[in-house]
Amino acid sequence: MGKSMGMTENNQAQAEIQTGAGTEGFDTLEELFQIEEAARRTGLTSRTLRYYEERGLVVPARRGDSNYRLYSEADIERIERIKQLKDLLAFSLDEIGELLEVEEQRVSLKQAFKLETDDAVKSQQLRQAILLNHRELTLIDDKLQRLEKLKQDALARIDRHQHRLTQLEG
Amino acid sequence: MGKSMGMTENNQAQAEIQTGAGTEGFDTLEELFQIEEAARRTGLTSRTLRYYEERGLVVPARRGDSNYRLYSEADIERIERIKQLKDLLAFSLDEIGELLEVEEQRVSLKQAFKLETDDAVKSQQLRQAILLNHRELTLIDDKLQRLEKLKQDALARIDRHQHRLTQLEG
DNA sequence: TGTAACCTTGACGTTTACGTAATAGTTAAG
DNA sequence: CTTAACTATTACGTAAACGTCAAGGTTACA
Repeated sequence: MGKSMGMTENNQAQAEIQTGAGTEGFDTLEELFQIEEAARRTGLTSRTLRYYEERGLVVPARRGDSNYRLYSEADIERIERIKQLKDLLAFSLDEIGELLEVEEQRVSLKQAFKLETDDAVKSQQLRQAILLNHRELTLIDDKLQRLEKLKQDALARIDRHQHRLTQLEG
Repeated sequence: MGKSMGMTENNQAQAEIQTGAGTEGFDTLEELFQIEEAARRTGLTSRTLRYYEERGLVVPARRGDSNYRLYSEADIERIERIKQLKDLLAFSLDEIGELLEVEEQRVSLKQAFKLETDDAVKSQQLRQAILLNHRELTLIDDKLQRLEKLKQDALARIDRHQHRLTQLEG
């Protein structure tokens, strides 16, 4: 039946070696996944992934020689993030795009941070990153509070009924 | 300019007198609102309200002699509930319909409860109502927990940055 | 070498949740 | 009685978020 499962063949995966690798070894030789595999891992469909790319939400790390889309682990994580934000926060893809843009800024900030030597600049970058995170947090917190109120309402109703019940049964 | 504001004219509002009124007077002579007024009160559009009726989500209390839709306070509350569930929980109108159906059951249970004289039956009804509320609560709680996790993630990131910042600045 | 199972880019279809007329009846005010 | 401002139903339009072919290239395996 054609290609066997778990095959990560033509992914020679020589991701451009990042100048200045992390502490735990080289981050080269990253695993890459074709679209169906990426879809499987995220619980979405390939169509959806192509649509997200079309919308500019998730552009796969690179294309193979055959022009196949190749998604990195980071891409997968990003897709899962989109799912979360969509399911949990009732955001439109546009809104999610804005939020992810914020995260993207955070990531590039992180990169710039590594290369930066001037402590004053580094501090400023960190401050910026913290600001972005706070903005995200505010959005989440807002939803949380309103949800909490809904919960309290439901709890109150349960309490009232429970009370009547004990009155009835003694 | 035609009709002046605040007019609640042709609403003779003789709501079918409920056999067995509440404790604080007659609940007859309920206020009723035309569609634009209902829309204004809920922050939606008349089109949306008609659409909700079409979907079977909110059927106005009754129609006037002119066939105008007349919404009751209860209708307004229901509409606001729909808004909440839609905005906060990212539910589709279908899902909201199910949830509201649950609430409806609760309400009719409440009615039946008033008319019921057999204590055993009343107890059973209360138990049923509590069950319904719990089901609703579970849905909300589920969302809450996932949202909490999102929040913790954001908080963790902030902490990490904050830590680096203090390290840098001493 | 064939064929199954992937992948590509269109492109049209569909559902949801309304917006936006068009046409016509109703009501309050002057 | 006219007119302005509501209302009704019907119906076509739309943006978002995909589903679903169609026509063709690619890859792994027998």
